Amino acid sequence: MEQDINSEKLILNAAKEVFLEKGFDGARMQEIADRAGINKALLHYYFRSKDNLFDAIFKDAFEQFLPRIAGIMTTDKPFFEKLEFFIDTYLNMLSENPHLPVFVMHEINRSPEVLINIIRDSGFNPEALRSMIKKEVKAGTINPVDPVHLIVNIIGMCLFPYMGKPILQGFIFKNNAEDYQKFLTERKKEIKKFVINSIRKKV
Amino acid sequence: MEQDINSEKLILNAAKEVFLEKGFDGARMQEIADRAGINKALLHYYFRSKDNLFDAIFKDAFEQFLPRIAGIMTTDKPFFEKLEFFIDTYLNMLSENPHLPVFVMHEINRSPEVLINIIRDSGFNPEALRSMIKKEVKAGTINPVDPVHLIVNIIGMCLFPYMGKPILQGFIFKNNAEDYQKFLTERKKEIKKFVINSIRKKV
DNA sequence: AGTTGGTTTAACCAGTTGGCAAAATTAATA
DNA sequence: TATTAATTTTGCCAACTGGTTAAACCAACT
Repeated sequence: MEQDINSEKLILNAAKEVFLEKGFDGARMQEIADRAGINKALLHYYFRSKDNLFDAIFKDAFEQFLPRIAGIMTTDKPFFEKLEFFIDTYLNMLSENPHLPVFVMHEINRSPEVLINIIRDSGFNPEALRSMIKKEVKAGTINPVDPVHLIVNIIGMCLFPYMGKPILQGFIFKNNAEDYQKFLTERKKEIKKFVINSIRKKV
Repeated sequence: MEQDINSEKLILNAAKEVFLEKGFDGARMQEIADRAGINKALLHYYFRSKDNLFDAIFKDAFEQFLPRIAGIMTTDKPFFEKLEFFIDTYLNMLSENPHLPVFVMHEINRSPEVLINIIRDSGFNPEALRSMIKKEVKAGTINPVDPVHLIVNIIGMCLFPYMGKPILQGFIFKNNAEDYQKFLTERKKEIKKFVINSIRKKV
């Protein structure tokens, strides 16, 4: 069986839930303890302070937030396949963690210096993406574009549907949750179509 | 002269600053009072509670956050001009209120029901945008696109550069504030180019 | 059974924070 | 000037919250 659930993991799971929902300032140690089904003092036994616990969650969340590009870059698949894989992967991650973007950006905004230090060595290398796109421009696969702008365009189009869920669902879809969900599933092909239409070189 | 600064306005200005920076949970009534240069009790004299004060700020912020489309729609300018004007206007607003998007989305996320009620009648009509885009598709000006996806694409590309400032400045631009600023100014033409490239009908 | 070490809990504390009541000050009106 | 009303401040409090301490519990080993 070994259903010997370990307390540290219980705490981390509950803490991630609460912090992502409420943010650091809105989160309560008591609520984290309750959701983990343990005593509040145990939080301080495993993690010394609220800040410590938060840092663990934030570091983890931020690494999840950064696009995982290493795996895609190394393959020798054609560029547009890489692009589609990138969009698929990122949207899947967001579907599983819809609160992630707002959480990361709100917290990093609250105290940039401190949090930037926590994530300094997150092993994200934008230079690789940059040079890949430049190569494709040179090869004539795609129109000349600034790589950074292209990346920001794509990320922006992926993030907003999730970050703006209450706004979109409430204003555009008249509180119809199904319509919103359908919209999310359409997103994959829509973003791909939109991007490829924009950058693919016409003959 | 009439520099008879009225206290209510002083409070509202300070409150907007603090709430946008720290969010509801992170904001302190004392700090708002300090920034307004008045006594804390005066906050409760003009606005009964922290919630009341926040609601006033949030309602205002949300209306600012929604794209102002009424003025654009009524003109008889060609579609692409309207589009460019829309992007210019929205990016200008964001330059003046860079904290707005994260603030609105974090707070609306914290308690959707309550805040949705506050902004119920904000006079934003997505249907007008929708039908305008449909008309252009029918007229053959642009490729067939789902209007909602197009709008979400554009808004997403506008928002992310501002919401992700610390991330972009820290990771992409190696903490070079000038490079980030230059990037922001480039955004206008880059978004326009990207969108128009994607949807303009080729002959 | 007794001992030892790690784990969990109950009880409590000190600092903070939103909010209030009453006094004090200023402005307006008679 | 006297009086009334509006605005501002001082001083305070009750509730909440992160954190601590000491006791209780529990498994493993002797």
